[in-house]
Amino acid sequence: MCGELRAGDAGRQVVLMGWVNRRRDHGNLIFLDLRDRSGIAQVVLDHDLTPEGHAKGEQVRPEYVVAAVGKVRLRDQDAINPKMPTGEIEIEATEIRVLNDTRLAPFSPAEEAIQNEEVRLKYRYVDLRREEMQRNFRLRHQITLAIRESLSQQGFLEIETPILTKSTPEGARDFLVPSRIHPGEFYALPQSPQIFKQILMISGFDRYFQIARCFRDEDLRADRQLEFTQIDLEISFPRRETVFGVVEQFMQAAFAAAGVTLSIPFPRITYDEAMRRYGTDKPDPRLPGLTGVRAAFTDADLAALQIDPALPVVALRIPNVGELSRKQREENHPLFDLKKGAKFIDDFKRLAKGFPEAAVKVRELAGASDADFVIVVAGDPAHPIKASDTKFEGRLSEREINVYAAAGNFRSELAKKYADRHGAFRVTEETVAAAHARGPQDTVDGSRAFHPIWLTDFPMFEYDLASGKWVPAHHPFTAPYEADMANLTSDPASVRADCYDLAMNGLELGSGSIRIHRKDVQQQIFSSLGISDEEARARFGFFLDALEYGTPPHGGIALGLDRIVMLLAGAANLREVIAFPKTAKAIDLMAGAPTTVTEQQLRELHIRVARRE
RNA sequence: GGGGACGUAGCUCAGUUUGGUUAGAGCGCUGCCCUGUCACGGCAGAGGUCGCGGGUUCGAGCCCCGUCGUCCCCGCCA
Repeated sequence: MCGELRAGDAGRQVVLMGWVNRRRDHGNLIFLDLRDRSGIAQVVLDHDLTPEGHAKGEQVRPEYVVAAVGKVRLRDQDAINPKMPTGEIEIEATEIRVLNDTRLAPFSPAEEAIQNEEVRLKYRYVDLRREEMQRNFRLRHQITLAIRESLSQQGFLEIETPILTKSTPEGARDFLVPSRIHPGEFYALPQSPQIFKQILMISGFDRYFQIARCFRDEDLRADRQLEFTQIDLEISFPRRETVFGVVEQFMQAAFAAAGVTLSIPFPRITYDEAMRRYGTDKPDPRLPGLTGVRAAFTDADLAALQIDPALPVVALRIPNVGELSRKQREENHPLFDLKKGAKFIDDFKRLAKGFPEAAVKVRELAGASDADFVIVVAGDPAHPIKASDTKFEGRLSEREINVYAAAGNFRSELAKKYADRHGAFRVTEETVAAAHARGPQDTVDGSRAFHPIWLTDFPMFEYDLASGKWVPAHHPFTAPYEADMANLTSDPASVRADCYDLAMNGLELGSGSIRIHRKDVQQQIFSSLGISDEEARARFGFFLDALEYGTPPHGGIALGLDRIVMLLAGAANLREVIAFPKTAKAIDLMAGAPTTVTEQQLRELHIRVARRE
């Protein structure tokens, strides 16, 4: 292979096959950089040594596929290229064969990624030739392999579940597949293997896992694709600790495969605490959290500032942003989500004029230096949100959560925008770069760059104002805390779920729970959700049946493989670690999917399209 | 469904503020020259539906309306 040749190979007769990365024509001497999966080697075509080879070399263009026959030789001392792994040698070619020519590609894979992602995706096969993409997929392979091996060693069995199946109880829209054999009936693509893995527990496979493709027909985001891959697992007779331990093990192995040392166990935080400190259930501790600054203001201050005194008053701080002009601050305003019933104060000069003591105290409480940018976020009495005011001992109310969420959102948007100034994300970038440079044999410490956090104690229900009902915050097989069971009907908001999320650097990596394994409990949950027996039977009938046949206590989790790879690749979106991804509008620009189909196909499927532009 | 950014040569971008002759640059591409380059170098050249449609105007890359595409976010989604 091109990239593997070293000084020790000098004298070897070789045949190299690959793509022409670059060509440097010096007249009677031509250099071809030949590229394959392993890297790049320099091939020399000397007119004196091989006139025919040289003549062919003149015809060759970048991205031609060629075979070079020749001898590996050491370069002269002054011709050594220290920037290339193969820089000490070159191939003295005696023969060259053009295996294939090429149309001129719209961009060169020898260079950095072009800005135009539309073109990259359309010519994905060219884009994937780039070194960065080759590295991302090698990394993905290594991570997947490490996870499989870790789980296998921990006693898990990989079992496949159906792709053509019945709608599963996750909240997302299903992809439907019409049945030819059964007119008017449809399969659904799995949103996750949730029900099947629980049935596998009932079936006695006490430790199951699957690197499973999942499908959800929802709008896409930088970290969301229509189809994505989960590391899905389930355990019989578990405690929550069992699940945490298993995940920590394979996460450590996965990161090690990427050359990063991850220390375990991972820290934990409750949902309420995460909202208080970060304003989100996917905390990013690389930057300072939120600080409660209610104490900095007198009641009169709050009244004058038109701030709701009953709601949290918090400061968010982005280090080292420096002073922002009024125009710069105004450009940030659209980043603030006004729909959360909160407002913000980002003009500290003005605040200091009207409320000098408060301004000083806020910065002091937030631990801000002069260069740090501080914003106060608080409840806006002029624009209260519609929310349930139900509040339970020690728990956050919905209005409170919304103020924290507004602050947390603003914090993460500003953190993204001013990444160059605060430098907190650079730690991760540098760690990723170092890991890639050193390879998995020699790992780098990821403790400052990667921050895994377990989140626990989520509320079991959310109040849905539209329907006036309590709806499950998770899928309806999530077990409530036993201690909270008594409140199930009287105080649904106070019930906590025995479920957990794993977050890292502001991304949700996965979530899981201990499941309900008893039919009576399941029925209670359904009834508290206002799901009738009939409805439950229609939606999950076969599963409820299965529950009656000796279901062991069980629980598990599913983690997003794509997101893990994305973090370890240092990529900004999932498309960088998925070979053939879809655009934000759910289109495959290379394949051209989706498309219309022939009338014949529709007829066979008993489908008539109602309207088509 | 909503908000925002972007759309000019194959690619990266300037030109849009203040409408005015033939729309520019770098890279890439084509041809010629070059024996130690490695982002090779030199000379010459080709390459444009200014995303698309409509409007205003004597005149539109530039102003207005609509529309399409890509990206980010909200809604939606574990």
